[in-house]
Amino acid sequence: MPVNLKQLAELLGLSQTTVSRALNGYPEVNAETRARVLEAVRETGYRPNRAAQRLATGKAYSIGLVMPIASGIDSDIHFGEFLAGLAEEAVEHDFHFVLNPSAPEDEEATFRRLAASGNVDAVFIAYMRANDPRIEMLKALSIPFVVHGRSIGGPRDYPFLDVDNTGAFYDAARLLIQLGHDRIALINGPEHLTFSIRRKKGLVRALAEKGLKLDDALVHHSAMTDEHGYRSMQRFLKRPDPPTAVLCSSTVLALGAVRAINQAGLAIGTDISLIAHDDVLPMLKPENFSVPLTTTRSSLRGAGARIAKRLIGGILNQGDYPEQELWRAELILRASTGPAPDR
Amino acid sequence: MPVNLKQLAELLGLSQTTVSRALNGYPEVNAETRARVLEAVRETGYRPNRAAQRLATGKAYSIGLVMPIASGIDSDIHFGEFLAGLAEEAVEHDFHFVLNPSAPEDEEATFRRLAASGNVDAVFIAYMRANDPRIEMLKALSIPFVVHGRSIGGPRDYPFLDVDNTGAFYDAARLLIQLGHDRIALINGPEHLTFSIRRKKGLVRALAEKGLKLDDALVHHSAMTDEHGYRSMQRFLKRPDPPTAVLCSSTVLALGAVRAINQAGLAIGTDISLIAHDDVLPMLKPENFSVPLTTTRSSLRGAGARIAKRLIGGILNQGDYPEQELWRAELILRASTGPAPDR
DNA sequence: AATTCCTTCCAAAGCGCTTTGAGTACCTTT
DNA sequence: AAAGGTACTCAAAGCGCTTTGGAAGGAATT
Repeated sequence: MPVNLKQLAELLGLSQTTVSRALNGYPEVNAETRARVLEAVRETGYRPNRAAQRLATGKAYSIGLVMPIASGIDSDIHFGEFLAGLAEEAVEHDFHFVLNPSAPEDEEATFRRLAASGNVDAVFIAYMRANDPRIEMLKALSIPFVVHGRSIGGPRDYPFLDVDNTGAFYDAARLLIQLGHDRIALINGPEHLTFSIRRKKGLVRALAEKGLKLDDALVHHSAMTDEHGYRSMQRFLKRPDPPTAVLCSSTVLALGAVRAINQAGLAIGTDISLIAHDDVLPMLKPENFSVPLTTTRSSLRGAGARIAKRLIGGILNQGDYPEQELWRAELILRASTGPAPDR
Repeated sequence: MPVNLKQLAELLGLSQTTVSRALNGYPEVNAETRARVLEAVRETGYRPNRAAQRLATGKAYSIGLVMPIASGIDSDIHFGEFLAGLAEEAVEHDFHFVLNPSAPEDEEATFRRLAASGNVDAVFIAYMRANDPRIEMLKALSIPFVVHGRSIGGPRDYPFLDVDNTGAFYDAARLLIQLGHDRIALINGPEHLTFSIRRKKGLVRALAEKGLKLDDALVHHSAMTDEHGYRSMQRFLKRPDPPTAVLCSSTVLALGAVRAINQAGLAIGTDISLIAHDDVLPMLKPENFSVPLTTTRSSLRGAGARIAKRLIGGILNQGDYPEQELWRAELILRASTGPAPDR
């Protein structure tokens, strides 16, 4: 039987007010009193009743999640991993989720309902597209939110956490170019998603710096499955002028690509170089590939946890977080990259 | 500005009690009065405040989800699909989720914390193993739950929803046997999960009925990815006595298997027959395969929605649901099955 | 000594719902 | 006509927290 505030206050010989204030960090409480309160909390295992807090404060202590159910996105491995990060952090702070599966065409209605219901204090969105309308929607509904990724075009002043995808693939491409590669292929994610757009841009930029141009035939867009990686790579290798290096937008894609390369009898790291973006999926570690993969690394789960932190911090008005974060991916050298082969 | 109960009662010239009772289906309310109340609700758009209900009733109106984060399970496509079903139903009833990512070794502690927190009224679990200890744990904690799947061994009286996996694969195998196949391979899910165990059992039983024995070399267990399907099939086809038919535990596995078959220059439905279990993943429809797949079908999303319904019904004491449900999978004939080839 | 101002604490009023314990009016039964 | 049901409705007491509007006591200022 858990103790409540009243009992705790009685135990301490204080009023509920004082105890509540001590716990919530109000200044008008003697430091010593506060220490006593905290001590009592530890002893009794007191935990404030969330339902009562919700009622008293009007806060929901919940965050809304609009799960996209569109092909190429839904039920995606990467989504699950991100979700785990979000949840890890949320559980820590005793926050709930409201999961809203929604087809793209219902998104606006879903947001509207969510905002009106008062069931959530903030919302999280991802899988940004160019000129993504959701940012404006959420602003109009004036419900706090954080996006994972960034739009391209549209408003610029909104809270996001993104990986510097352009930079990551620029760095990766630059490395390949330095190694003498000039025909670099790209196995990318879905074409309409901004992270794909930016990764391609990074590659283009690195090539341009050396006066090279990206051959559009060497770029494939698809959902990030092993199967698509395999097919893309196969098609690249069948060309009369196959690439000597390839960038993959995910280790999942790389898995397929590697298979196609092996099957073609080519050696990774010598005949052909490969760099993949590593989301740090526990199931698929680049160091465990038969030839360990050079990667640009940025933890998806970490991003999930961070976004939860920001969302929760915002709701509780505690902690001070930047409104926009651009995480730099690390470029980690392993054995899958090497000098371009002679022609 | 949403109306609350007090305002609604005033509007109607009734007391809050009466309105509340009218809404919650208590018998001691005049039918006409109740109709008036419902009409007013419709007009004003009144929605009871969940926080207040939580406080007053002591219910959390939330369900706990312990997300397994073990390899071969976590971030799995099938999990996302199931989750979408759960969420669809939950959102309808304004229920929240508490997502708890947890490694298997922490599961007990996670359950305990969840039960003690009072943050959830019920819990959902899945990915049942043989003699799964979680059933006993949840019973001991006396927190309501529904499991997706069934254990093997251990207590038998617990609430579950499962697909008749034995029956499904028995039916599938029987069809193949009737078509003259006697060497049937199985590309199965992870070995320790009960659905895999039961599917194998279904195959064994069908074979046994005709005096046939399952060749253990023709059974592979793995995480249900396209890649694993491909490799398994490849290995089967390399054998001196390859199977003439194969059962796949998921259309995802089938995707890889089909690829291996095509690559070997074999024709599906004539040289080799294939039946897959279809979880009705929106991304992967068996009718869209180059040769449409014969399948045993049972919607994962549907199961998710059903379990949410039962969980919620149990919490609200409304609706009457069986405590144990065994869904029969449909066997749907398409072009991937045909008579066994002559030797 | 009287006044003002902090600091520290408190009593009590909500937040919006459910539920208990009556109360009223109208029928039946004796 | 009194007693007992029945059908309907209500006032008020919580649920456990936050927060408002003081109040008590001591220190600092006049």
